[in-house]
Amino acid sequence: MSAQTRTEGTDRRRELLSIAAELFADKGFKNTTVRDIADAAGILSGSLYHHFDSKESMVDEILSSFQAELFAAYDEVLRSDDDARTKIERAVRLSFEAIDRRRHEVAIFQNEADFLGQQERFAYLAERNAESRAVWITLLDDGVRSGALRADLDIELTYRFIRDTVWVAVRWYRPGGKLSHTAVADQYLTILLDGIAHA
Amino acid sequence: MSAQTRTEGTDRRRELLSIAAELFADKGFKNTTVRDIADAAGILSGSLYHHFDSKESMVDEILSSFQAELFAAYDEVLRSDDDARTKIERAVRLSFEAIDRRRHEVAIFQNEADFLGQQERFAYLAERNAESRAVWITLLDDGVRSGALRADLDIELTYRFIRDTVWVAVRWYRPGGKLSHTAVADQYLTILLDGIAHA
DNA sequence: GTCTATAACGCGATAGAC
DNA sequence: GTCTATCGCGTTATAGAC
Repeated sequence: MSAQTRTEGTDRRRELLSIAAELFADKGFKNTTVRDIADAAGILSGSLYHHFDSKESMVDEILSSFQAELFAAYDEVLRSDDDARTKIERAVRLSFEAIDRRRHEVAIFQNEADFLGQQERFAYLAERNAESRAVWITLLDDGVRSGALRADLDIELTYRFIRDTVWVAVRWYRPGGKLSHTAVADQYLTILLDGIAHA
Repeated sequence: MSAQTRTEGTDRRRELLSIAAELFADKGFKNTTVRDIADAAGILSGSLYHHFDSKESMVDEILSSFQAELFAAYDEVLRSDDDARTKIERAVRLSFEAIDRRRHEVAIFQNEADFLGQQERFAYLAERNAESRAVWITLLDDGVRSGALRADLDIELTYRFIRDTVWVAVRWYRPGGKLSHTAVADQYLTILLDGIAHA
């Protein structure tokens, strides 16, 4: 019975975090009140503090667990023995998959990371950012060296282009809509790799 | 003297709006207090209300004047008799020029339009958005019809790709940095038109 | 685990003196 | 055009009953 209680407590926690994540993503962190979260959960604001220290610790838990998951996926691509172009394709697809499956978390990270990152508590956001940049620069360098990518690319600018392009899609992509995340990834990779001009 | 007073009043207004715009862009509208703005201007918060009705009317004035300027530029491109590809290139360059010259305004629009647009007062933001989409869809349709662009493009998705790609650069572009806005536009157009893959 | 009640504080905005 | 002083409200968070 104590095991069940522990499990239900964890489930409730996750449920509350999921509700909070949706609100943070839609209205912004600062713009979402603890009363908003409590209302959406069908409880009163004071009751939230039985589960969490503060509103800040809620967004902290949301972001850090998402980041851990995302970077495990990056690591798997990096460690694989695919060729350079395939790795790039996989890394792009991985992003759209994250947008599909964790869109609230992606949106919160996109919208709030810069501001939250100024606080010491959220310093890991900037660290993960640097880590992600390192992954992409490696992939792009390998791509140019192997001849898969054009030699005249500005690698830093190309990295920013890809990073911005894939993640900003979280603003309009909706799971269950007309386009699957794999279809969007296909189109984006086509444009990214071969351009929109007539060959 | 009354003319000079009027002019100075206008200048002071513009100066205060410029200070507010920087703060809104950096910290977000909701996250910026009237005391922040007053502090940065070297006055007390109450004094701001001699110039403006409310914090909301400040961001309103910032966004509406920027939008008017931007869409005048779009109109000029549309009305020109350049060919389809040139018009697309000009529209892209125009965006990077706006990021260079009005980055705070662009950032505020990117970050806050969705949220502010829900209020009736800011309904024009959604209207301008629809207008901008119409411009781009026209340009892309013309591009495909004239053979300048690939025929297999998903026009709607391509529009979103371009829109997101050009505007999101406001997150990292800094005027006076290593890259001029024209150099960034050159690189982005190269990738957009011809892709990153080795030909 | 949730509710009642409230403390402590920061916020946008106002009124009137200078 | 700015300052002093303050109001009224919404917000995060706490303490203790149930």
